Amino acid sequence: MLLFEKHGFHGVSVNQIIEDAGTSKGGFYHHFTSKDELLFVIHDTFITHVLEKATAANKLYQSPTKRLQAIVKDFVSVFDLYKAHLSVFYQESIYLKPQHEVVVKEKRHQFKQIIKQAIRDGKDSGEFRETLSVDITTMAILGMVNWTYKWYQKSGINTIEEIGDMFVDLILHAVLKPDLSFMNEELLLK
Amino acid sequence: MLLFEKHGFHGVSVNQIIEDAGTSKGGFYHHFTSKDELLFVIHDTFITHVLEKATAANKLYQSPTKRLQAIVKDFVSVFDLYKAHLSVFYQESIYLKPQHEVVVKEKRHQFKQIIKQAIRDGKDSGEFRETLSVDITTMAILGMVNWTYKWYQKSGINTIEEIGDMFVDLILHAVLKPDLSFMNEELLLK
DNA sequence: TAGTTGAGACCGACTAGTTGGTCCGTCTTA
DNA sequence: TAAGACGGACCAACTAGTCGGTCTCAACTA
Repeated sequence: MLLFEKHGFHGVSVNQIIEDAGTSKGGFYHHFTSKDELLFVIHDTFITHVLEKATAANKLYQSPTKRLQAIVKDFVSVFDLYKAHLSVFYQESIYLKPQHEVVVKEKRHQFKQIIKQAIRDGKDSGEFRETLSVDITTMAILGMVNWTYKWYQKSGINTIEEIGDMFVDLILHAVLKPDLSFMNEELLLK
Repeated sequence: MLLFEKHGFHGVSVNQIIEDAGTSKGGFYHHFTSKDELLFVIHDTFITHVLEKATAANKLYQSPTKRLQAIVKDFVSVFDLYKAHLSVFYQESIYLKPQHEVVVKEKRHQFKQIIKQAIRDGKDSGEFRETLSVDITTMAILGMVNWTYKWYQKSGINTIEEIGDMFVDLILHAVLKPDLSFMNEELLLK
């Protein structure tokens, strides 16, 4: 699993996988029908977990601001648990077989929709600025958060919790109406 | 070149490359010592171009706000020209050979420093909020902008120019002191 | 001007090595 | 005792890379 993070899915052969896992060719192909299926399993366990978290956060809060904050913080928290899955998820998804791809794509789409809806609701309720494009803002937030997998290290200066708080601070400053930000002071930094 | 974007560097064999390029094995290996060198060339032409643009923008503007705006807009503009390079650059850099990796890493580092410096200067000059972490803010901006390669399509609703403007709008709202944003109205949306 | 030459551009059959995947046998456990 | 978990020798397919050869064309001669 750690091998994938370092060398990528294509950089690790099935022989290396079984050696690292202390099993055999037969054992591997007893559990997976192909290497591609392993790729899918990695994708699916990750996105399923993320989607569940986001759905829960989505139901818990009414306010779009708090919802957005909770979604981002929940998502960022998976970086500690699923570091290796993340690399695979973002780098190797082009190698998914079509039948697997549709499943992953659908769940990924749902996750995106949850964020989109939060932005849309925020605009409708008057909390967020009206000039925001729902689509671009969503992708900007996703990008900012997703990209973390490229540089985040558990042993780094900031904990993932701190990073999450700073992200929320940046995002809320970017989307909230300036004159309304005092209402959400507890979500902003300092 | 378009093949890489769709199938990834490992998903395209040398045979496919030469077929697509209308050349031969001999021809290919006359120009490149290995497939790895091609990978490096793609990386290098891209990052060199980006770095030059950023360095130019950096020198042109004194104000950190305008500098940041120019760097982001310049960077985003390469998405139209270097779409395929981008996918390779972000997805396949783990497969670079060590001697190539150091070269790319160094240039990438320089680019990051330029953004970092702009954030730092912005804080020092009092234009940007003091609670900002220079490192995290830099990575947040980079992430937001870099991620664009995953979803941007030339045929999409928004042009890359429009997307760049929205990014700048989001970023400036996120980093500028709220009471000072009226000074940069021409850089914000609407 | 016509002929010669030679260096670099390019070709493609070939190879050695590696890959994902198979298949039959054995071991474990209920 | 039998069904599923696992082992590992084996294989066909494909991979990046090689190498002796041909082609092209500019520079040089006579």
